[in-house]
Amino acid sequence: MDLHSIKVACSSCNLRELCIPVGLGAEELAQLEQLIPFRRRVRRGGTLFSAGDPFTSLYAVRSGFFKTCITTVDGRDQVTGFQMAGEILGLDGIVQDKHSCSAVALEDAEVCVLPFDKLEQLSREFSTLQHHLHRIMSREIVRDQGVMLLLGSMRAEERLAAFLLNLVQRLHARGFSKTEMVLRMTREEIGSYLGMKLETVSRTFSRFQEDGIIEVKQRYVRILDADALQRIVNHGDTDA
Amino acid sequence: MDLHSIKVACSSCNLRELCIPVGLGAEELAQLEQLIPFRRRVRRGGTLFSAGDPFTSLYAVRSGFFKTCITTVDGRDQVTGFQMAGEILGLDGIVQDKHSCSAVALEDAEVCVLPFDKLEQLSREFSTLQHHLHRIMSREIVRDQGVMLLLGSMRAEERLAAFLLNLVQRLHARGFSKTEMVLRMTREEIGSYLGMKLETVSRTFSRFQEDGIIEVKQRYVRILDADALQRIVNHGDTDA
DNA sequence: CGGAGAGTTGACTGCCTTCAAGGCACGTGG
DNA sequence: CCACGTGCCTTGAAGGCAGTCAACTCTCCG
Repeated sequence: MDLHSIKVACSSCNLRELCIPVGLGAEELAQLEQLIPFRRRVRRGGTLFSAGDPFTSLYAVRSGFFKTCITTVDGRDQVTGFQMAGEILGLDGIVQDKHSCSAVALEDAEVCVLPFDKLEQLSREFSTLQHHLHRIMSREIVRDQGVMLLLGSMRAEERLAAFLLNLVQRLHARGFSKTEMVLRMTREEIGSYLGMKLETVSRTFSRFQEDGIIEVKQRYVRILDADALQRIVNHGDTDA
Repeated sequence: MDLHSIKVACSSCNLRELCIPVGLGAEELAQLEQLIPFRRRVRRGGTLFSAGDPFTSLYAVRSGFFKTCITTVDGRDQVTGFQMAGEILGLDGIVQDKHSCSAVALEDAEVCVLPFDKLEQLSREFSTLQHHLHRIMSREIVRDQGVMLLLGSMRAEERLAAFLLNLVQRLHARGFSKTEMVLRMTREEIGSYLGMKLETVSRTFSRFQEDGIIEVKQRYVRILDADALQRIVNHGDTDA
């Protein structure tokens, strides 16, 4: 394991508006900083945790990019999400004291380790933190339900359009461009997340490009007509 | 609203092994009972809460059967889950202080109302309750990820087989038959949940019946060969 | 008895998958 | 510096699974 014993200062972290600290007071923040013993680096391709690993901590992504995926006994495999800076990993592990999915870094990454027992202890003292933790878990539930909607009732074009808009919006909230991005994941991983085959992902990218909605070159994507993408999501009305 | 002011005794509830009380001590249980002000009845077809309603409470199903569904602005609609006795509704509402989905009773139902602020307050006092609440939220996240796997990587037969096994297993845990059940939802609702059309649901039921795996008559379903169903889930190896 | 909602079944269409071949980008080593 | 290998991506052709449209049946209940 690749650990740092450097103490992390949430109060001076540039992610404090996106991460756990949102809305916490000064004293709570100070306490929160106490409980974070270290950061952990994960190299590209490395796993932060694997399905079955004992659950001890939540992880806040500080930098880098992750995917989470589940594998079934019969070899079925599915990406359940992509996580970027400020997002929380590991909530799946609480219920059974072991992780039910694996978290893999898609690029070199760094996470803050939040020992869960200490987080619970602290959230018994500070109701703001407690409520915040509950909100984070609830947000994950709502997010998952959105994915269920996407997988259950959208067609390929709609899924990919929704995916691109979601990704660029999250990147924008982190100070990146509203229209350009470099994808960290392969077509296959996108397909796994969206419930389609990599060829279909590729073809759909090409169709969007033909229609002048986006510009694609391998991992690079530029959104030329965000409204058109949004219209595609909103019931596949492809007319301009 | 159809309310009871009758106090509920968790300690004498026949669902205590399935519901919130699991694993709580006597004192915690006593406190928990204090916070439940009333039960609420919902008639078949009635809504416990609708998307957009202010969030105040979680609900523990005491009797009856619910579906939760989300509706998008463009009219897309999807069932995100079915809930039976002992299961918790409303976790989606925490993050935005309003519900993001609607809960509809599929048969006359009764729920215990758990005001969330009081639940948080109590869980600051009792770490067992606190951890239990976290487990319930984590369980929901893991459940949703299972549905994502189903929707993203299974074919129609596999989805329905997984659905039937899941349903009968949950009913069995509540003392019902391991092989027989009466569905509370329509083909359309099953289809919406499983990401398929009602005709496909119906056809798949018929095929299972032809294959001697189940017996179906409208809402009544009897599982004749649970192993065959399990094999279908495990990668569609339809051979016996 | 009649109407309405729910479910079944058939025929046809179409979207996505499958299978296959080829192209592009990048890193390594001669 | 360029050849070569590898992983990733693109594109084409053909086929299958589920969707669509439509007709009919069943069940329940007023």
